[in-house]
Amino acid sequence: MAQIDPKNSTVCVRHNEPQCKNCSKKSNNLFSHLPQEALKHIDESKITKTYKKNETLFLSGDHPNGIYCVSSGTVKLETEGARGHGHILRVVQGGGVLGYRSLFADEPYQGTAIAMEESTVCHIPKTTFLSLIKKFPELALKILAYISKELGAAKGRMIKMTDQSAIERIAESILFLKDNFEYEPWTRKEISEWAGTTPETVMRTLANFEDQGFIIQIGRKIQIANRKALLELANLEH
Amino acid sequence: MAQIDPKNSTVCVRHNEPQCKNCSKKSNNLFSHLPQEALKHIDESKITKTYKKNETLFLSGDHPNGIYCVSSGTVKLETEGARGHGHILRVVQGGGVLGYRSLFADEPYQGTAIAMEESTVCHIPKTTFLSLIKKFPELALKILAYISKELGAAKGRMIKMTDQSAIERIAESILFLKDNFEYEPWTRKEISEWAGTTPETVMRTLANFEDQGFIIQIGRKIQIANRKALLELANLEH
DNA sequence: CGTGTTATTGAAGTGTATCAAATTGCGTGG
DNA sequence: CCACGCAATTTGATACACTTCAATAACACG
Repeated sequence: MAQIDPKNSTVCVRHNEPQCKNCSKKSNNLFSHLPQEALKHIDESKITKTYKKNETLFLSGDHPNGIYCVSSGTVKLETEGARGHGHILRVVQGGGVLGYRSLFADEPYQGTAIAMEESTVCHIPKTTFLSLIKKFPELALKILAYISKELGAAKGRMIKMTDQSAIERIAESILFLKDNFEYEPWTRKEISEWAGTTPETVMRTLANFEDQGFIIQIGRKIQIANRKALLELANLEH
Repeated sequence: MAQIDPKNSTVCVRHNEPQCKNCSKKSNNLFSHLPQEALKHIDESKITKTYKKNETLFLSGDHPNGIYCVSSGTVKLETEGARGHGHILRVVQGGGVLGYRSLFADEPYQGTAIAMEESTVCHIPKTTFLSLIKKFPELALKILAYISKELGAAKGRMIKMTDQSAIERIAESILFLKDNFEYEPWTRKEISEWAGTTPETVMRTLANFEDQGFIIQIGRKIQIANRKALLELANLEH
């Protein structure tokens, strides 16, 4: 049953492809309250692919024709600012969705989606997704809640980008990234792209944190040693 | 017929209060494709108030129990960063809605809504609004499009806050504010709160723009004299 | 095993915030 | 309608946090 398309560098659907009912059990999944028949409907129309590390799901500027649902692995959504600085907008793991904002806004993708590790991702066609929303108003409300929370977070981040110092943003970033993606080996560059600063500043700040006993660096790994101090820094402090 | 409630500094409902069918004709209004009966349903359950200049509709931290729809006037949504710096998150005029994000996310308001001039605003109860969404899936999709565009704009602004210089953000800000709210007498402070900088930097930058012939300042008013130059600055430039 | 990316350290420059003080202008109340 | 008071504007001086550029070292990946 497994088909390999040599022109496309992705591994195609296998006979044991992920089923929506499994993803729907994951916490905070959009589809968790849909009836079985609806999940089966998605199963039938979706396309599942496994992406290798650093492979892209879609590019900034592409036009959406469906949404992506991450079954396993980790996918980051990143974009490039005017001066060539990268920015990580979101990081999505199992059960999370991707690409819905552009779909609803009817705009091209704002960022490029890249698998940070081998990841299996389902693509649900636009027509299937929209008809589900029309059929199940609770789904619409759930998506609205999902997007609304993300909008709140985006506005909060925006304010922090101007109000907080680089040190504060870095403190908050390593806490956030460690808390939500514990086993992800974040590079200094990626931390800077999340915190909105440069790798050099991250470097020096981390060294500074280590001197103060806030963290322990083992090679490239970071261990939180004094969460309270970092939290204080992140929330405010001179 | 006009009633004044001395305890509440707002002018209360008049017999000629605004009707939804009028607002629905305004461009980009959320309710523009709803049937007449639905609009009448909103008319019956909404509460209309006229706010004086600088009066607040709701405070940051308040809990939403409906959405606000601006009938006339201008309302700004602002918030205060950790270090006391104000930020203007949105500006809403006739036909626009306010407070829906917090409602859907089930979170307290993220900002304080303030009338920038005498403004008439309708408040639609949560129950009415949610039942409408469940009844009219197209409304849900329209709101999704609305929020999605706002989310895109918020992310874009976030990136610009870190990537662009203060000069570039100010150039972009005065273009945006002039284009969208031509007759609003923006103060230097408000411009700084939109651009994410300080009033002093706005001052000096505007003086600089005037020296270069990009704008003309007449008292506190700003006239765009060289749109192209400002656009170039805003989009990129060293 | 090589090659390109990431990490690391150093030095230098500067864009902006910050603080202070004077002036103007607007809104409010008398 | 005028006068008052407070907020916004304006200008100057200062400081420093951060970016930028550069060059080497260490690592990861094919």
